[in-house]
Amino acid sequence: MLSKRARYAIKSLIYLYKNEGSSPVSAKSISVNENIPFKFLEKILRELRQHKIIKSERGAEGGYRFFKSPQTVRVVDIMRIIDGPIALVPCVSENFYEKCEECVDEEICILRRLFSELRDQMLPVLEETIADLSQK
Amino acid sequence: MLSKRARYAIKSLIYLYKNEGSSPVSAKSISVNENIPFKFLEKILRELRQHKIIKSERGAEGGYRFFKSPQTVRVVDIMRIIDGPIALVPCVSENFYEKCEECVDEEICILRRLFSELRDQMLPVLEETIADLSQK
DNA sequence: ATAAAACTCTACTAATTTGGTAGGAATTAA
DNA sequence: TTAATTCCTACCAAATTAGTAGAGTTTTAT
Repeated sequence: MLSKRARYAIKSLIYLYKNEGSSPVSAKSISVNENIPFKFLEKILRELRQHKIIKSERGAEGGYRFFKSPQTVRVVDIMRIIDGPIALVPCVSENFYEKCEECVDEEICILRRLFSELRDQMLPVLEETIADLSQK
Repeated sequence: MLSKRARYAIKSLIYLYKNEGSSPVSAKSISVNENIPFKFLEKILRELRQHKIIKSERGAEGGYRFFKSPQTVRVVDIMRIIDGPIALVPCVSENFYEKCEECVDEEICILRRLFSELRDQMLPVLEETIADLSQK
């Protein structure tokens, strides 16, 4: 399952996409309209900012905007930032690879083929961008 | 990510498939050969037995056998038993459906389409059986 | 009979992750 | 200067995960 943090992050970005205009979008308005606990949201937005997905403007009338274009930010990017690997076993993860500790022989580990096939099926779906997602 | 319990469960079943013969396979031998903590494994095997995936024979020379044929036990079945839903959001789960609490309007929840598409891509891969998986 | 090898069951525990909350400092527009 | 806003650190509670402990039950071989 996705964590709530990841769900909140994706929803926030969709909201941002739909509401970004001449002025940036405040955390408060995201919180209220998307029903996300304010303080929790702040932390999520910070993480997205630190990963250069969004940028912030401080002070009154401040808020958030996209840093990268929403046409290039993919759902998979957000999931990796917030929840970590997409793959279900670490030894087939592209971005978070780790040897499976208890695997006797990784070369012939029988789970690798299945779960790398699974990852290959998942990725294209998750490569949808925030912009595309918001419009459908 | 898969939980260790689920990884252990799948590996145990593959081991069982490869070693089941005239005599059943003991938890001890699975534990030693697959490098799984013995007492932890016992609990996992119990769950698989309670869900009629395997059956047990008690006493000396006892152990485990398949209850259902390994040609019919799918990876997805084990994952659901041990880890729960396959879908990444509860509102698109077939077997563990739940309304997403914070969703303002489920009908138009923008995440549903994406994650139900994802689930549809994942399922066929995970429908591979223990028998098939063991042979490739 | 009895000892050994196995499964069965309940209960507990430790570590990690998740989902937050609290409070204040810094910044900016009006 | 004040109100609105982000920024940052620290903390906390609940849930989940990954085990461990130990006593009990069943069966086989001797």
